[in-house]
Amino acid sequence: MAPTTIAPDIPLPRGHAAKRVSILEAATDVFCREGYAGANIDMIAAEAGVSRQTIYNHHGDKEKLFVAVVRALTERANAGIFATLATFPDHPADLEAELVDFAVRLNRNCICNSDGKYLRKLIEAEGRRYPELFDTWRENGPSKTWAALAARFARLAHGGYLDVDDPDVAARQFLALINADLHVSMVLGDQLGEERVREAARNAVRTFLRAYGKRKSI
Amino acid sequence: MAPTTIAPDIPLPRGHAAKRVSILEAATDVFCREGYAGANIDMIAAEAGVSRQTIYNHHGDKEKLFVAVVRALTERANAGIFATLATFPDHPADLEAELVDFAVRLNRNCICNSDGKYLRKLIEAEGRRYPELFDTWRENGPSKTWAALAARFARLAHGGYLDVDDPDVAARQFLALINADLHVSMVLGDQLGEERVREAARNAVRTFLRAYGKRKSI
DNA sequence: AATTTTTTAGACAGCATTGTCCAATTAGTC
DNA sequence: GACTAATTGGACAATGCTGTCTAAAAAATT
Repeated sequence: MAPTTIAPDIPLPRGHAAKRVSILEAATDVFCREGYAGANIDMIAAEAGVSRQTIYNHHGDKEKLFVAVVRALTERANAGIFATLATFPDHPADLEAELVDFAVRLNRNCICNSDGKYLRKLIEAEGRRYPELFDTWRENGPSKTWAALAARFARLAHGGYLDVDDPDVAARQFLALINADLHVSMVLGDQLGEERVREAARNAVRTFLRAYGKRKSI
Repeated sequence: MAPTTIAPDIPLPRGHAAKRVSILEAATDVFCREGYAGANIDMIAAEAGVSRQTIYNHHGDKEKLFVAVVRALTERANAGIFATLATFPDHPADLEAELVDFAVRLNRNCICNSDGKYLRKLIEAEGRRYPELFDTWRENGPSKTWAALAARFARLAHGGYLDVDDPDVAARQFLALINADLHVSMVLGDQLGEERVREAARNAVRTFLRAYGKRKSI
């Protein structure tokens, strides 16, 4: 539909574009707070500081607006994940410290940030009703993330840093441990401080390395 | 689902009670599928095989009905969790095998069953709008579960079966590992087979014991 | 069998929401 | 400054949902 894929600058009026992102932000907020059925256009218009008609001009439809919200969220979230994955410590000097740093980045930039939380909530709440929407996320969402992370762990193992039998399992368990302490806090919507995220990462990595670390003996 | 909890027979009119649970079941289903705002009474009435007025006779209000649904769900889920916690292997002959069995029970009876999935989804979707509802769950929900599980792990450590420094962390990580493989499948709503649950439990316990198991050397 | 309770179907008012239309106003462009 | 595109507020019909009311039917109780 709209060629918003890669184009850096579209010859659209500036105020127009500003309204567009303002609408999209407000819609994201309201859809996540109230759910698709619970959200109404007037709420979104008010929160965006925009007239209701403008929303219809831009997106035509409540459902189309929702799709646009999810698409923007998915793109940003995926970009964030792969950018963070690129910072994985392939040749660590201090494995534990660098894995902790990586885990903190993963949590703060992908899982605990607003994009991540919003996207997960929308997928969970409305995923069943919009399967095609969910497919898009599934395809370049968790499965690719896991595969990429598994490849990194496999490389670490190959380099003698880790003792990993099944990299896929190790990758999933790494992510699970990372979130062990934060999951409930996030469901409650608590804002978690930097120190709590670090502490969770430390706990996770310590356990992960006790399970998968190279034995220092001999 | 018959109320297989403890009560054998309650001296209420049979048809009346039957309608009541039928309504509650249908309401649970619809609320979880559509969300609170998206659910409507006619849907629930149709799915319960009951007239709309009957629902109002029984529960008076959409909101009251919702509260009743969440309350029933919470009670059943908590009962299931503590019943399962009671089967924790305190004096294991084969620690790994018994922990795997325990993990399978936990997943099948508490986390992956319909009560668990429904309750989590409702809490996530509507928890912010109904804080008091959420408080009830929080109080005898995860925090108590974690504490109880942590106590069991502490006892295992005290008995020389495990090498655990922080039982609370260990308990949370155990639960996280248990669900590492299943979490995404559950979000998608896939029905997971017995074998997949067992495999996930085996992976989790293996890693858990590599991290916290007593070293066999010397 | 008689009586009481419960259920049912339907109609109904009240309300909220979606999406459209339009005239007036504003902002951006030449 | 003139012109064009976008925005605004408001009115509007159409729709769907909640919750109430009714009289009739069904079910349970005695």
